[in-house]
Amino acid sequence: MTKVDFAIGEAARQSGVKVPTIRYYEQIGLLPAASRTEGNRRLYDRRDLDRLAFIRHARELGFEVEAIRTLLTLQDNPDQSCAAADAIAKARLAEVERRIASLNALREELKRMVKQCASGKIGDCRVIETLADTTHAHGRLAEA
Amino acid sequence: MTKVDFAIGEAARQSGVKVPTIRYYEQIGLLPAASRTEGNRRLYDRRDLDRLAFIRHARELGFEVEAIRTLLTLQDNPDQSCAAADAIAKARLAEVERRIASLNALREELKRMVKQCASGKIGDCRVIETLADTTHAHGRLAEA
DNA sequence: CTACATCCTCTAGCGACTAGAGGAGCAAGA
DNA sequence: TCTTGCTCCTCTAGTCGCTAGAGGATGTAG
Repeated sequence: MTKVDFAIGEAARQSGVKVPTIRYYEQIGLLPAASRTEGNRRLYDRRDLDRLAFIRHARELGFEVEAIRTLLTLQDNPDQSCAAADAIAKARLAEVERRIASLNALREELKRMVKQCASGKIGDCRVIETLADTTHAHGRLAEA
Repeated sequence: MTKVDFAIGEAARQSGVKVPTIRYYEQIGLLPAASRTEGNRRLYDRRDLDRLAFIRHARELGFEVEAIRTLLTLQDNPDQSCAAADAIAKARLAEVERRIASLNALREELKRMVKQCASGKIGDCRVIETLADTTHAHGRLAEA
């Protein structure tokens, strides 16, 4: 086996994860501590790149770091049941669907606001009026 | 005019904004510094409650604090054009629509993952495999 | 007078990074 | 060999919008 190693910058380029983020992942134990050169620079091999790609993809799908930590542990133990992985993915799916529903409601209200704005004076502005409208139930805050 | 004042706890109950959050809003200048009793307790009147409700509603719609600061300034100057308010609302709408599109894509991928999972061993798990799949372009990370 | 609720200020923590300071290592050209 | 300029190192602090907790003052009901 030819052991091919990369510097952190090259690993970042290949994986699409930024250099400081890679160091951060090492710090929080998502990535094993990289081996080092004599000059104290981190070295990465293909397995590390695979792991980074895994993490990046999972982050893109919105999995939290703790969920990814579990998924990585599962990946490292291929003989276990994948029920746990399935549960994590299902929970994430449910979360995404809740977010979509919530954002669709926001979208409708924003559309109404914007549509009714006559772009005149603030005093008559529907955007401001809608926000000032106190006839709203106390709901939960929408993230992002 | 009977000037009716509330303690912070009552203001929180009426506005649906938590006590520490009200203090936080004062600290960052979103709310004017409340008047105080002799015993140094904050006092709120109806105008403050209106302002709090405005902020809460705007936060529910996902406006950032800086945007709300601008919207509040606009509200305080009813003679200005509401073009700025309109622009802020439109930007937020566009953002929400981008998020929805992005979440819909995530939803599809998660659904595929979950559907293909045979709930057997990790070694054959589609969830893990999908995440490990390196044939992905480098896209942007999805928040939340 | 004694509980107890509510209030005060201040500091630190959350998640997942990101930015910047201040310095060391390293490869290539003059 | 020297120097330029890039990459790398560690460490600390900042981002956003709160939230939690410590430690103490004030207010109110029985």
